[in-house]
Amino acid sequence: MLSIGKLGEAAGVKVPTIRYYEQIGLIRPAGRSEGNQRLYDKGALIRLAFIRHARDLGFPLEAIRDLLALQDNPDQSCAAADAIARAQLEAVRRRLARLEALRCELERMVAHCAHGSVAQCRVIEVLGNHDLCHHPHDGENHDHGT
Amino acid sequence: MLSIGKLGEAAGVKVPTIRYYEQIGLIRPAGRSEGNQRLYDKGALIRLAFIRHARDLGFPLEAIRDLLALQDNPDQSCAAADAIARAQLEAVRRRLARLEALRCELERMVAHCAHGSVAQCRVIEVLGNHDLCHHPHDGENHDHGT
DNA sequence: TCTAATGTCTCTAGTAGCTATAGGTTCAAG
DNA sequence: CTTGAACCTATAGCTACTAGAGACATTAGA
Repeated sequence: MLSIGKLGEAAGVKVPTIRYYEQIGLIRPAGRSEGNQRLYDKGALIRLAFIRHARDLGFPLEAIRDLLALQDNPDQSCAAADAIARAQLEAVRRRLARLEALRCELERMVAHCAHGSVAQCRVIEVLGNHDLCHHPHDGENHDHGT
Repeated sequence: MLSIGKLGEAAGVKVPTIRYYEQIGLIRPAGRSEGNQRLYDKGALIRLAFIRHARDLGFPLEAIRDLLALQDNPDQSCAAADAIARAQLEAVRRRLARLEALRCELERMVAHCAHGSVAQCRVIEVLGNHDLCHHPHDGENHDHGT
């Protein structure tokens, strides 16, 4: 049995984060000590490592919740898990495309800076005048999250 | 003079967002109507478009606040604006590198899915066992924001 | 001119995914 | 037995908005 601190260390997750995951129903301790402290078993460690890895890959917690539910009854088809992973892949691809455009725009902006006064600053100028952009970086499709 | 709705339409920013920007001190209406409704002038439109464009490029609001302050007194050197843009470019590059790694990993994961039962699911398996990853996708350096 | 629809006002609370703080309790080492 | 670290609960904060309630203002049409 592991204390929450040991569990966190083993899985690479901070203690308050584990308590947060418990609050939103992703993990539960196997039990409590006499003094009311959480105790975890090996299963909890595996589960937490799973969550951690999925988070590292950018899956939102809601998707992870679904993946954990799938993992809990392994006889189903894995089509659902596949769909979740594909959706995540698509989200990552969209974000990549967008960031790529941003990188180009920022590079142009920085490259053209003549290091004079703000009045002639290319950075300020480009920000103030969208027409100076080569790439569209639409403005819709704001992406959030990892 | 523009109402908040017209301003938002012109700049491509939603009305509650404009009020939010006012709340955090990024823009102020030129005045109010008799009935206490916000009225904006052309300067506000330019300023809001500037904010909008910078947001599209992923600048955090704090950075935008600094850029606006620079814009407000144009005789200074533009070194500060340059530094802000460079920092943003660096942040974008870091996020790109990370997302690139995630994309690889997700693609491998999805490609190897044999569409059987959850018990044999590659997606679930990889998520549960970090050692199956080729790329490190470290786990530190979580990126947030656009 | 009246009315109905739309726009705007303020205020509060909610979103994701944690992180931080306060004030108290329990555990493990020496 | 004492000290210090780890733990407990509960609450508030972070970014950048978004959504809702309930009331007031404005505007277009009849």
